[in-house]
Amino acid sequence: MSTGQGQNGHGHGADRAAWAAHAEDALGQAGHRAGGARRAVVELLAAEDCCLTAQEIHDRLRADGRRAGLASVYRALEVLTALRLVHRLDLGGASARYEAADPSGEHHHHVVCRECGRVTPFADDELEEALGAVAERLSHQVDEHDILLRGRCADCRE
Amino acid sequence: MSTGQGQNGHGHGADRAAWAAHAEDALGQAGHRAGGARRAVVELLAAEDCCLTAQEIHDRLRADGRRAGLASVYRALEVLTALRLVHRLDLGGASARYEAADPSGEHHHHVVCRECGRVTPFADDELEEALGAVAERLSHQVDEHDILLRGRCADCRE
DNA sequence: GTTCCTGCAAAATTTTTGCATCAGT
DNA sequence: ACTGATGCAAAAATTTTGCAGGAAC
Repeated sequence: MSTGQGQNGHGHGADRAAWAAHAEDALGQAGHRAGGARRAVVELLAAEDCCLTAQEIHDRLRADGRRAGLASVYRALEVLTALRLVHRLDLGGASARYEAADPSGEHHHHVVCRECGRVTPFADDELEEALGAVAERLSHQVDEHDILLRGRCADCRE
Repeated sequence: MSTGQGQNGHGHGADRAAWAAHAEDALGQAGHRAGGARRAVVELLAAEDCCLTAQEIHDRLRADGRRAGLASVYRALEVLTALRLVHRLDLGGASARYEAADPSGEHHHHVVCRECGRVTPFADDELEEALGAVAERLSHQVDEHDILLRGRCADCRE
């Protein structure tokens, strides 16, 4: 088959723990201090399979007992995104979504159900190849891409 | 070559005029009346090559002497998007962008310069093929897709 | 001890909605 | 005439910023 992750975007637990460590490390290298709110965001994103909104992150942290101000969540995401440790996506909803960005470059894309709004990750090597070829022929120095598919999911099609 | 539109997304003038007529028609069929603001939005989008924000549409209409309230622009875009006459995209900026959607399904995608923010359209048939293949193997009934590339444009790379 | 981080509240933006009025059919 | 479309202003929702206090180094 053509994908390294199958149809869902689950990373192995080990990868995610590694990502968290890598992120903490990169933050340190970039001259940032280790505060509680940012660490909480990193740990939450490490534990999460797919993208979350800032509000969702905030809510889950509260639910987990760690509380972090929503502004701090936004600030943490801003720094993490700038360092390319986190990927920010706009799936057309009201809020932006964020997910851990694997330093190896391995990544997935998303299908959004037009009816229920559910977001499902997928990966496909041939698609990546085609994207690479396109990037070649453009005059831009392309270093990132987002693919977003829309349609009705199996459940909503019944 | 692999694209029907080359590297830029210019439609021929005739296509665009046809789109405007088609849109007016579809609006009528959907039971909408022909008001001034909505017609102005349709005509502006028909004349435009690539995506615009609601605010940009509003500003250009003012500049052209046709004035339409910003709320009416949003409402027009909402209706047009629901009828699939206009495509709404989130390129990561603060505002959503809108562009005419060709009923033939012919469409283009976008590269955004990380530095200057300029949006450039492109099209690629092999990419479309790969996307079609992905859509096949997913359990979703995919009916739309957006591709967004990011990187530095030739000008910003100098 | 200095400087960054955090949280709260206020502000800035973008988009939506209420309502009175105008225009299209 | 009836009903949808429009414009303005107000509201809602999301994200950013100012500032005082606390934490990290």
